[in-house]
Amino acid sequence: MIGASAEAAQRLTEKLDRLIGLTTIERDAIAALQFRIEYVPAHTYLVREGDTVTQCCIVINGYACRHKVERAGGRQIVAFYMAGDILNLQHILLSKADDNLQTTTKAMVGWIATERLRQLGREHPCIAKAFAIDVLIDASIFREWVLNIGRRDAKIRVAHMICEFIARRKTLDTLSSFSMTLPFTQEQIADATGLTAVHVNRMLRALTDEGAFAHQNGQLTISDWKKLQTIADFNPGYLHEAA
Amino acid sequence: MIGASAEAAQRLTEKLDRLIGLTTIERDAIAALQFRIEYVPAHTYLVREGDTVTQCCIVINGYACRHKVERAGGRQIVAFYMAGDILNLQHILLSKADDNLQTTTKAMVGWIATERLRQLGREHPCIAKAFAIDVLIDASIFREWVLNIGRRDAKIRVAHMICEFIARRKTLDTLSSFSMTLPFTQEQIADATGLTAVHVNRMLRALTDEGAFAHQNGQLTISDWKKLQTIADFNPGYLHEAA
DNA sequence: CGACCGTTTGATTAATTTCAACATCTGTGG
DNA sequence: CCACAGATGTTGAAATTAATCAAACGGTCG
Repeated sequence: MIGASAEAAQRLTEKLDRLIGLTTIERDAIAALQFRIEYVPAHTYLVREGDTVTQCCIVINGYACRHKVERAGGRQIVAFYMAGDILNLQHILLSKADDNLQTTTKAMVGWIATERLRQLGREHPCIAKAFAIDVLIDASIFREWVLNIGRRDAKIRVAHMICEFIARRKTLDTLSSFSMTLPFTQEQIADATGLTAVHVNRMLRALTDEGAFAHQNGQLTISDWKKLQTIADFNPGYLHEAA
Repeated sequence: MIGASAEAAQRLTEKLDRLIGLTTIERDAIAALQFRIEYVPAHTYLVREGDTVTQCCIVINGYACRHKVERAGGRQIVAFYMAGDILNLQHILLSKADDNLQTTTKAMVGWIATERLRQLGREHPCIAKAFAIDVLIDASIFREWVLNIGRRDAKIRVAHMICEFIARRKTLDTLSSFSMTLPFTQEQIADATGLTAVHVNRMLRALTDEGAFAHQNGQLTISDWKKLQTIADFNPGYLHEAA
C-alpha cells in the first residue's frame, strides 16, 4: 500500500514513460511531486468554463470528460479521460478554461500547482517534451473526432468512439477477443458522438446484431477486435502510440 | 521590397509577438531563419496523411486547410490556415502526419527544417513557449469545432464557422460594419461544417434573408458584427486572443 | 464560343430527432 | 429483505432536418 500522492506520481510516470521513456533522474523528480488527493463522486465539476485555473488535475482512478455547451443547451463531450491522464495540461500556459471538466464516474484525482509543473519542465526538458507530446496527441484526437462527428454516419460513429476507448485502455496487448466494462451511459455516448441517446441505443443494437460486439449491463464483449475496427473505420495511427 | 524568406520571418514574428510579445533578441533570431519559398497553385497538397515530415510550413499569403478522409470518401476539413499560421508545428515533436495539408487558394508558403525550429526553441525558451501556446490554441479551436459540428444546427454551424474566420482575420479592429472576401467555395464550407454544398447554399440564403450578412461573388458584407455573432452563438473566448 | 467550375433551385429520399410510453436496473431507507 | 424512487435502457410512431438526385444558371478562362 503506497500513499495516494505517490500513486498519482506513479500513474503520471507510467504515462510519460510510455510517451518518451524516462530516465531514473526524471522518475525521481516526478516521484517527489506532492499531489493534493481528492475523492469525488460521479458528475462532479473539476473545472468550469471561464475559471482561472492554477492547478492541474490528474485522474488516478475512475473516468472524467471534457465538455462544452451551446446556446440551446446541447452538451457536447469533446474528450474522455482515464487513469494517468492529465486533464488540463493546457493550463500550464493558458490560465482561462474554455470548457468544462467533469467526472463521469466516482473518481480519485490528484491536484498539483501549474507552477510546480512549469518548474518541473524547466528542470527536466525531457518531461517538458513529454508534456508537449501529450498535448499534441490530444489535439490529434480532437481532429479525428471532428472527422468522426462531421462525416461518419451514426452507426460507424458510435463504433469508432468505442474503438478509441478500447484502444486507449488496452495498452498493447493484442488479444483478438476480450471483454471489458464500458463506463459510459448511452447518454454520454450520445453527447460524445453528437447523437441522441435514443439513436445511440438503436445503433448499439444494430452493431450487436451484426456481430460487432455483445453487450449487457455495460459489459462489452469483443469476439473479433480486427473486425470491430473494420466496421468502425478505426485506424489507430492518430493516437500516436509508442510502437 | 524585402526578400521572400524575410517576409516569412516577418509574418512569423508578428504572429508570435501577438501571442506572447517578443524581445529584440528573439526577433533577430527569427529574422535569421532561412525559409525555402514555394509558390503553389490552389489545391496543392503540402503534406499527406502518413508522410514522415521533417519540414514545417508557414503560410505567407493565400489560404490552406487541414483535412481528413473517411472510408466512404467523405472529406472533413478540420482547420483553416491564413497568413502567418504555421501549418504543422506538431511535427517538431511528432514526425508522422495524421492528416492532409492542402492549399485552398493560390498561395506562397515557406518551409523550414523542424530541427532548425527545435534549435530555435532550445536557444529561446520564450519562442518555445509561444509555439506551445499556438498549439494549445489550435487544440482549443478543434474542441469548439467538435461542439459546432456535433451540436449546432446547420444554419448556426455555418454562421459560426464564418464568424471564426472573420475573428481570426480581423485582428483587433472593432468596426461593427465591414466587408471582406470569403476565400472559400461553398463546398469547402460544407467540408468544414460536416454538411453538403447544397445545404450550405440554402443556409447562406437563410442567413442573408434574416440579415446576418449580405454576400455576392464571395464578397461578404457584415452590417452588424455583434448581431452576426449572436446569431452564430459565437463567443471568441476559445481563440484566446491576446486581450 | 464552349467547357468547366461553382452556385442556385426544386423534388424526393434517407437519416436522425423528437415525443411518448414502458421496462429494467440500482441504490436507499424502512 | 422488500418497496420504492430515480436513473438508465428500450421500443414505436411521427416530425424534422439534411442528404441526394437532377437540372439549370452564371461567370471565367483558354
